[in-house]
Amino acid sequence: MEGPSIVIATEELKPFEKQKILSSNRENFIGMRYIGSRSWGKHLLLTFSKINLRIHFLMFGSYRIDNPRENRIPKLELRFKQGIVYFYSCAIKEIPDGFEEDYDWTIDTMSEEFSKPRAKKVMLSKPKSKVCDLLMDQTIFAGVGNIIKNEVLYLQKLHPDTRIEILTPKEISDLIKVTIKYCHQFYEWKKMNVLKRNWKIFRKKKCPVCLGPIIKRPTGKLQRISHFCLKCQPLNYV
DNA sequence: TCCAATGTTTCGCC
DNA sequence: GGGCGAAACATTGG
Repeated sequence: MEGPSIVIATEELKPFEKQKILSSNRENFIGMRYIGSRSWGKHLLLTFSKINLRIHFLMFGSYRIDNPRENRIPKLELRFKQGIVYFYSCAIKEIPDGFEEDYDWTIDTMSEEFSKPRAKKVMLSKPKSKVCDLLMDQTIFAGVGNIIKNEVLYLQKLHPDTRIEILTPKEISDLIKVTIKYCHQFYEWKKMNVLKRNWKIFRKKKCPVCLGPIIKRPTGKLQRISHFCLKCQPLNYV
């Protein structure tokens, strides 16, 4: 689950704010109140009256409200007066009061505080790194996942293996700008249930522009799968 | 039916 | 101590 989806989760949990937990599969939550949530990158940060949680959905995690998954045991289940929230296959960690101070909000791609100059500075300090790795770097672009990476590189006509050192400062600024814009676009599309139909390259077979084949292979240090069109995203150097 | 994959952390080795 | 790769974890849509 990528950053924009976590923002949507915080919104879907809004109706339960200030509500008391009537029952839970975790005894200690019973009787507590859910205070609210916020997101940082791919972290869903939940505040309760006596505890704070960080939920990370990793690759397979999900949450449901009111309609549980069949034959699945939730990692956490919270029943309120007007609904039940279920969290599946996620990493749940308790975090201390005042955790907000531990998070750098200028790194969170969905935050208004995101600092493009900071991202640029960090990228320029890693000239040998490849764009595919830096876009996925959660200490630069918290919340960007593999879908956003692929779509942004396609929009910018950048080959995933492009090294930072061959980009002009303007190209780096544009890459950052488009990444942040796409994160918000992803959020809008997901809310409207039209996200998948708007993918241009991710899990596609043909390039929507030149109709050429889309290459699908692991790239960079991270070796995460990249989808790209060699004709539209050429690698212009060795 | 099989298997890659919207991801991160930890561990051991050099 | 840093960097790296492997492994662990865990699920399901295509």
